[in-house]
Amino acid sequence: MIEIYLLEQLAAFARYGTLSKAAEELLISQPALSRSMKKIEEDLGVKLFIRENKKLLLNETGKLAAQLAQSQIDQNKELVSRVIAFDRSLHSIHIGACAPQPMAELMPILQDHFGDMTISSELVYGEKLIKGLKSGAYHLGILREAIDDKELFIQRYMSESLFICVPEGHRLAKRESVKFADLSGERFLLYQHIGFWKSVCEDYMQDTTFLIQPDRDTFADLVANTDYPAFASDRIVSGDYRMEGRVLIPIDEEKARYTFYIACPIEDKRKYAAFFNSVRSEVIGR
Amino acid sequence: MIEIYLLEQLAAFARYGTLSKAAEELLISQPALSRSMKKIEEDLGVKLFIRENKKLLLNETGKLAAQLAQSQIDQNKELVSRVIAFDRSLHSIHIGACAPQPMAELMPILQDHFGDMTISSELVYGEKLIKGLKSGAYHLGILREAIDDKELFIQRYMSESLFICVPEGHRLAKRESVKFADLSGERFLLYQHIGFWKSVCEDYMQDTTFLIQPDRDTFADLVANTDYPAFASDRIVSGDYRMEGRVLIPIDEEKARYTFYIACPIEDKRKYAAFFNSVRSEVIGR
DNA sequence: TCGGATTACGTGCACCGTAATGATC
DNA sequence: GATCATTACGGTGCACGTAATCCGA
Repeated sequence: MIEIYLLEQLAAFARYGTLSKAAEELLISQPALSRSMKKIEEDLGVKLFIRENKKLLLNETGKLAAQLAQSQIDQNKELVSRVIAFDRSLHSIHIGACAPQPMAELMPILQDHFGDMTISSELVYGEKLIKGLKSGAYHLGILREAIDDKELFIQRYMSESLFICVPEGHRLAKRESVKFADLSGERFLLYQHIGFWKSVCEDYMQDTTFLIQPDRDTFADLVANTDYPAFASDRIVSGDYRMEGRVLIPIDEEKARYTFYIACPIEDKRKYAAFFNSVRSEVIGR
Repeated sequence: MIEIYLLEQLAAFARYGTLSKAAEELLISQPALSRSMKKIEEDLGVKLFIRENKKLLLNETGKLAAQLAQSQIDQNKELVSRVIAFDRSLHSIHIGACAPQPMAELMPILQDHFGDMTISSELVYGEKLIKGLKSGAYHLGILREAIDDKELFIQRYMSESLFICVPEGHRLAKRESVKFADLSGERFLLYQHIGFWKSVCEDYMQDTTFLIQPDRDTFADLVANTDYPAFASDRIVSGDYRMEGRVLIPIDEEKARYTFYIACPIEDKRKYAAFFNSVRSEVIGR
């Protein structure tokens, strides 16, 4: 058995060609490296170098050894990263959410239940979310429909309705409610990371132009300082949300209101039972 | 990077289940192993064990780590053996010979030329020998025919003729020479390791029974102490070979005389040039 | 009381760095 | 003189063993 540090030194010598250069890269002294190379030969019981004219060169066996050493080093590094990744996976919950708002509201409950774990989320919807839940890519999911699937446990969570948010002087500002068709020809500010709502916009408001903003701050700035209309939701409005100089108008469309469901692989149902119960009571309690 | 000795200790603990047992197997003390396990956790920055009731158990991450450790150990061992095997291959000449006698006579010349190398030989003939020469399985070959092959360099070497060796009282003892047919019905002692000669016996003396001897000493003993006929060759007879109470009679058949050739892959021709020249002059010199 | 894990403590060796030497360009 | 490998020598960190302690069956 040859220790890794020796293999690393051999591989470094093979890469850099001279002891001096390799020693410098390895942050050890030249004599130390010289001795290590002797030790490897000793340990293997095989000549690895051609020593001539005070030059040190790898012979054919040495080249093979250096190559195998490098692959051993790579595998050692992979061992470390795999173990760490596995450990992390045991201490994290990754959630696939179809929209940001229900995810944001779930966060405090998750932290209550899994305070010692890392909670991360990803905006994803449709088939990719379902597959990810089944494959384990997501531990939990926030769906926008109660699909019937034997592999998944699903529970009703909350609803969200879409509003428009227009300046007081806007042509629609006095309306009680609007339809998608009313927005034709308008130019709407749209924050990019809104999950499936983006597809709703694209599918049902094809005659509306969207000014897509990838940056959250820029988006907020534009809403505050321009007259472009934008969207909002009842989950934000219902709080103490207020916006100077703008009015909120509900969208009267079936596709502007969604009920969300939380889901997990059926085999994890027990593991998350307490959490699911908390969600039920908290949401009912509103 | 985790040193191999730590991985080995982890794998041993995983195998034996307790520190005490594993330490005993590893020939180190229990406290040393205890510390090493702590160090691995420290180095990886990850919990690998469940410590409860003074028992030490691997957790899921630990089981993964131990498994990966074992595979790393296996690969380290393979590295060592591959390097050693490669080195040996550089310092050895392996010869595929179709018969033992020409091989034996080649040995002194080989040792003259390649004194620092390990010379080994294997009895093999026909297609397997040709393929082995081309694939590098044999560095040199002793063939019984001068095949025409662009990949091989071939040079005439020596000839050998088959004799029978019968007791003075044998029915054939007074003959000048014999034919294969004369041996019909006889029971011949036959040493097993005679290369292609075995196939000659089987192909051209189908009515002769062969008492095949896998052991050299037993064979010699039987020749010396029984009246069974056996074979001999002019290469042995020509020396000061004598056998009490037996006579040697040449076999007058085309298939009882072969000319041997030595061969190597064409790309090695230069490497063995001096040796090939020695063979030519020595054999001519006889 | 025994078997097994951990803690405490002292030790030796293996690896290291500095310095000097040898050797080639 | 510059560069590079090796040898010599002295230091030190680290993994080890012994001994003691703790804990549960």
